[in-house]
Amino acid sequence: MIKIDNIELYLRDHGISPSYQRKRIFEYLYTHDNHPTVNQIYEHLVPEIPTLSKTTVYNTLNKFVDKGLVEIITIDGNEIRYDLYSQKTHGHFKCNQCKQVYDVDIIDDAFNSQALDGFDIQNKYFHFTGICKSCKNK
Amino acid sequence: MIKIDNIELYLRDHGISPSYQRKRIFEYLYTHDNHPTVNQIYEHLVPEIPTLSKTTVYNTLNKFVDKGLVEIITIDGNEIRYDLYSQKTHGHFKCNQCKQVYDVDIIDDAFNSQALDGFDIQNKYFHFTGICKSCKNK
DNA sequence: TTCTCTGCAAACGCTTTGCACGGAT
DNA sequence: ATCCGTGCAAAGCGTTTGCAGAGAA
Repeated sequence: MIKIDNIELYLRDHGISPSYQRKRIFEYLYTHDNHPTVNQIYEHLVPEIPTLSKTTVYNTLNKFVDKGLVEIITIDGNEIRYDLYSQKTHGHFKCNQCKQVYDVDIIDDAFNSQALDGFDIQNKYFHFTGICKSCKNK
Repeated sequence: MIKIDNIELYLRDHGISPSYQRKRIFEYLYTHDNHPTVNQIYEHLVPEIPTLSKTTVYNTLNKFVDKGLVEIITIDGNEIRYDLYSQKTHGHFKCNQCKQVYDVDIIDDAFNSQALDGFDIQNKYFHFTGICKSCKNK
């Protein structure tokens, strides 16, 4: 997990001019680890930024992805979620009950499958579904 | 990889009445290991079944998924692909160049991450992207 | 001024739904 | 006669595009 002191500077350093909307959207991603959908971000911010449009959320997230700040996660089909980019290989667990998405540490070495000899691997995605600890204990 | 002698019987055994379209769609999945999209199946079959509609391809695949014969793969967002259900844990590699999807053997044990202690895992998905061996050697 | 960002409205593409016809039982 | 599968047409939904106005540089 990256630590960022100043979002404005951080965006600027990555070639993104830090408009109010962009800062707030980035801040949302930085302060939540829920791997949100566009809609979740939009619904969270609209009460405070009534003029916000989903177009802006889409535009902003696409820009973040372009600049490598954010990556797209697709666990189920159809549902696109966003996550701050992390150097560290990790996976995601989605609870079928509460729908929440958790980060999962992955021991990267475990995956040098001989089946992939000769392939250039650029990205690895590990997704799990099931019932999370807190739903199970209810 | 399952071996099926008689598709008609196989479908019937799984509670699916074996119409001509359903047999042909299943046959496509069985004889190709390309993890096709709806469109790929449709385009392949339309020349031989000119009256075929995409609705039927969708309906049929959804039925196959319901009955557990087929599973959905989503590597990239937006793009839904279909794969014959296999008991064996495996992953998928998608080549960013030729767009083909390959099966990857996975050593299942390697993934009992302690980070998932207390979680009930129902499904595991392993996805890789990059450049495949044959594109690399061109 | 010029360039960029926002956000409305419309377009787009994939998937699902409604429905009527035809075939199977 | 009833039930089920097909496939056209339309609806639905998430995402992208076109564009004009506002704001920043």
